[in-house]
Amino acid sequence: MKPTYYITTPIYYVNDVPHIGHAYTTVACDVLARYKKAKGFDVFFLTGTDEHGQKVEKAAMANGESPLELADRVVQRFQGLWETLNVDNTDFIRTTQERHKQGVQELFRLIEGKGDIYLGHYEDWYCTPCEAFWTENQLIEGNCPDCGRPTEKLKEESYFFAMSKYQDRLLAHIEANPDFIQPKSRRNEVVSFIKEGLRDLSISRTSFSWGIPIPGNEKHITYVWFDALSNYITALGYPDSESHNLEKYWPCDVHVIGKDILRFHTVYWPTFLMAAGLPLPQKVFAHGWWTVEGQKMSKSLRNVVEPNMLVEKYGIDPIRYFLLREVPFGLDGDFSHAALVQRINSDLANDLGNLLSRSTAMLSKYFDGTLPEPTEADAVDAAFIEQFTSALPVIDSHLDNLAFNKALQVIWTLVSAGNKYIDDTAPWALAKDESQRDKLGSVLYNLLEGMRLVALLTAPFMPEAGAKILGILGEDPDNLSLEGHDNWGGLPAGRSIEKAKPLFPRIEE
RNA sequence: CGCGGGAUGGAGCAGUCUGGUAGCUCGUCGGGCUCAUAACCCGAAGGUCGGAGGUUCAAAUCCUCCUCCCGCAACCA
Repeated sequence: MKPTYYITTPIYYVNDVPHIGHAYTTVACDVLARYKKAKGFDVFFLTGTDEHGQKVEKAAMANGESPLELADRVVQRFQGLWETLNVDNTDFIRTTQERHKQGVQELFRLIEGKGDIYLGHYEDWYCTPCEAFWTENQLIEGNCPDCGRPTEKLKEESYFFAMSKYQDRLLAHIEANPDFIQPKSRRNEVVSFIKEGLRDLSISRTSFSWGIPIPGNEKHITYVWFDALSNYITALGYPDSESHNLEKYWPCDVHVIGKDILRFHTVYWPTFLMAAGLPLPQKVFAHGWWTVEGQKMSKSLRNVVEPNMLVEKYGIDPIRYFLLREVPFGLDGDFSHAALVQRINSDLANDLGNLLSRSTAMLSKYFDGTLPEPTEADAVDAAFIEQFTSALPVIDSHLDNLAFNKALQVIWTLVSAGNKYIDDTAPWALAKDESQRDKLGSVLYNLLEGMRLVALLTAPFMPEAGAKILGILGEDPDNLSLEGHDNWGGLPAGRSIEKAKPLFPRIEE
């Protein structure tokens, strides 16, 4: 049986339209999902939308529509964007779906049954826009420490989750599993937060109605984070499923999140799971945020980057490539037009695209496009080939660590190696000497074989380009599997390969 | 004592945890090549690693103090 790999994005709040940040998270997950598929894993890649809560209720009311109508409308924008960006998710969960509601209610009942949920009275300061509660000493001059807006003291009946009880177990878990929270700086943040002391968590609201009712006491609505976080298991059919997806895929291999929702994923969610007697996720990885042309992305500055426009202007693959190449995953980065054009021209057009052009052009010119049989490798050939074989495990380990930019850097050392190999072997000189015919053939074979591997390795990042290169090389563009295909020498000699047209045109301005 | 991030050749960054020739991309300059999307390859110039002190045979890296910059409205990955 294939090993499984379960990866998730957060579910996106429908009280917002998709922007570059959503695209970033989702594309990153897609790359990893595609890579793991290529490596032979049975991958479950989940994304979806968070559709409940007071903010959605209010926004819908303001628009004169029902909350569900609003959600139905916005969810299409997310799904449409994922399709545009070639995101190949396994499932798409909406928290308004029946499967989710039932799962959430069951999770509630289970934890309640174990005695870790109790009915009490809530008395604290609440920030409505943030949907967050704060203690007296957390407030800054009476305002929300997160957003600075006024808070109101709420006294209401509420269900509580006995989170405090799990404080030590959670710390012990984090201690025992150094990779649980990534990157390390985030892990430190969480540890110090937990050490300040965990309080029991209010997990129901009576102040609005757009949400999942608490079983047996329907005037209470499930707290949005209890609702939302559960998606990671309800999508697998929790509490039970005919597909047995839960036992098959849970615990998930990685929750990929933005740094803003770190606490929910590394404190709330794990303690919910502990209470429910379910295993914790293997890893939670919080990536950084994008600024735009050096400035924080904001609606008021009107600099929110709209992914659809980018795709229209630059193409899908260049955008996917840029997002993951430009900045180390986990750190903040800047999205600028100049940097994007630079990446496209330098990495994609000059290095990769041009390498394909010159390689295939020489094959046409010197061998009428028929791939020759390689002869015995000399030192230069062997060194060239060796770079590929030694790069594969390095790339694999970088991707396991979600170090997308490092993986791409290593792949690009192979592209550079190709360009240098041409220079070192000077095929145009070999072509003038009939006695070097075999040697010339080997060089071209090695180049194109190298291109095949580069295509397979870049395919998770740039599915269209990967498939296109494979097609040019006469391979099956739909078979992007690395399993059994990542050994040197996969291209059969004698095959006819045409001169390639420019893969990534340079952007001239 | 609010919290966090940062200060490394012209620009953007890595290296700092696990002290020991300061590295990458871009840019600049020079050279090579002509297969290629004026792309590719090689070389060079350019940094006393924010400042001061300390530990050490040795510090960008560890310790102390200081200076400066950025974020900590909202939307939100």
